[in-house]
Amino acid sequence: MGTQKDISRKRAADHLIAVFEDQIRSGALAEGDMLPPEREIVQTHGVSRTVVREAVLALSNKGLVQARPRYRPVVVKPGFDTALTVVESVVGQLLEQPGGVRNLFDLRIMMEIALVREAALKATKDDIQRMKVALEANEDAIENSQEFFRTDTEFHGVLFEIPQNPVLPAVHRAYSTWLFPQWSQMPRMPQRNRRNFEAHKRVYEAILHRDPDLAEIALREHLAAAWEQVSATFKGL
Amino acid sequence: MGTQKDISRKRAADHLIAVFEDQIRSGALAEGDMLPPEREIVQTHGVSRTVVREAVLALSNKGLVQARPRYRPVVVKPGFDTALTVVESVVGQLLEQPGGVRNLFDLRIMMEIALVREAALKATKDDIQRMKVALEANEDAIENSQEFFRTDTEFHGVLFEIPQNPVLPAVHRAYSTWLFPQWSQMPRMPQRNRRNFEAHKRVYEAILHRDPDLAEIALREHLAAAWEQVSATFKGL
DNA sequence: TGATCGATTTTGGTATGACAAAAATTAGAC
DNA sequence: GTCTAATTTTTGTCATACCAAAATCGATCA
Repeated sequence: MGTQKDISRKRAADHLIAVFEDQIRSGALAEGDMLPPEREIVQTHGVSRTVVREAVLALSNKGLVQARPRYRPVVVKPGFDTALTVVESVVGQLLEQPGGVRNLFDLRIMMEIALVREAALKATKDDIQRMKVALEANEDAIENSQEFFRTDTEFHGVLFEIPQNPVLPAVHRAYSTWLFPQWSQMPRMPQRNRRNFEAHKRVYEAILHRDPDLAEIALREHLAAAWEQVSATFKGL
Repeated sequence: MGTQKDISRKRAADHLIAVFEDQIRSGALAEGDMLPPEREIVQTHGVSRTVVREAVLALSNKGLVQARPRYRPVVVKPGFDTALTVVESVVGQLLEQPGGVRNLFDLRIMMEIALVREAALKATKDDIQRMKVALEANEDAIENSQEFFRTDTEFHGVLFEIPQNPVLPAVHRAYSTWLFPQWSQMPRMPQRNRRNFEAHKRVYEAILHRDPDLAEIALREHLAAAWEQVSATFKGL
């Protein structure tokens, strides 16, 4: 756990990192501002350019600044999205090891069940309207697998927006990004699309009837079938 | 140097990072192995030490190697825990902005509700036994607030272990770490401990009776009360 | 023989200077 | 005022050097 009790006498870059983190946190460096040029930081903080570059790189890797190759680093206010993009490489490794996809998919099932239950209890008229729109778009795209995939993702995305918690849409975007390679390579026949659409419709109607248990059952069946489709395409996940 | 290294217009360090990522993924660099000395990497890859250090630092920030200040970087097999520790700094910022704690706490409520429902449906005898043990330890610690906090966390931790998904315990550990500052600063009176223990007991018994709805209600009340305790201590979260 | 302690070598952390290439800025032409 | 070319900044990279801490080795001693 705690590997950082040693703050004072260690790396100089860590101090610089802390300084910039504070400046960002306090707003001295606002979102969109550019970091000072490296040589200026060298002057103002009395360290070498090596240290400055290490600090800036670390900030970049932490997602606190956005540093395109030849450009000045720009301060970004960390949102829940950045938190999830930072772990991208690690997740990539996890997905490639046996059971990795399954574990993340199971977690998604669990979360989404919670979401539909909550939706069945607390969805507003506006929420239901948004679901309806997404559902109709999904139906219209049954013949176009590419478009169906998009509207499918969007329909599920509405569920993540209902609790009004900004973490959830970020989680959904992260999931969509991470699992996209698996899904996009799957063959998508119209009849399969139709089955998925019907499942979406059942979930929607269960929410409409304010029946959490039914919504859970419908979603569980839907995602179980979806998993079948995935694992039938990719053996040995 | 004649080896055709596709001179990317990008940064040279990125190439090195990719090389090491591949070596870790393929197992050429196994868990626990140390990276070669920087000067050796300079020789074998024909780049400057600056680039090597940048690459190693990036790998460290990604959580693929563990680099203590003066020691050789050690390869670590990325687990779900590392994925969550990587985002530590970002989460720290998020927790300090208004509503940040509330958003994460709400998410925790949602997840844990899903967990107790699932536990009520599918907990094994062994799971229930582990809950019982944790619960008894919790009861024994009512007079000792420090110990009560530990056993409290542990009881909830059991819930995260029941679905047998390695992501969940990692999530729980991350939550415990992130929210620890808030909780540890709270005054913890024995009577309050007792109330929390009683809540734990109700959750346990609902699971014992295989009643997901009751378990949900019990947990919801428990966490709502817990939030009251937190927000009463810290205004304006 | 084996363990302990000290000297030597290795290695990471930092500083400095230099240079090419790309970006940012300015000057100039229209 | 706008577009373009020349100039200046700035980043990316390299090379070298030095210090301090860690790792290694070796001699001493029980």
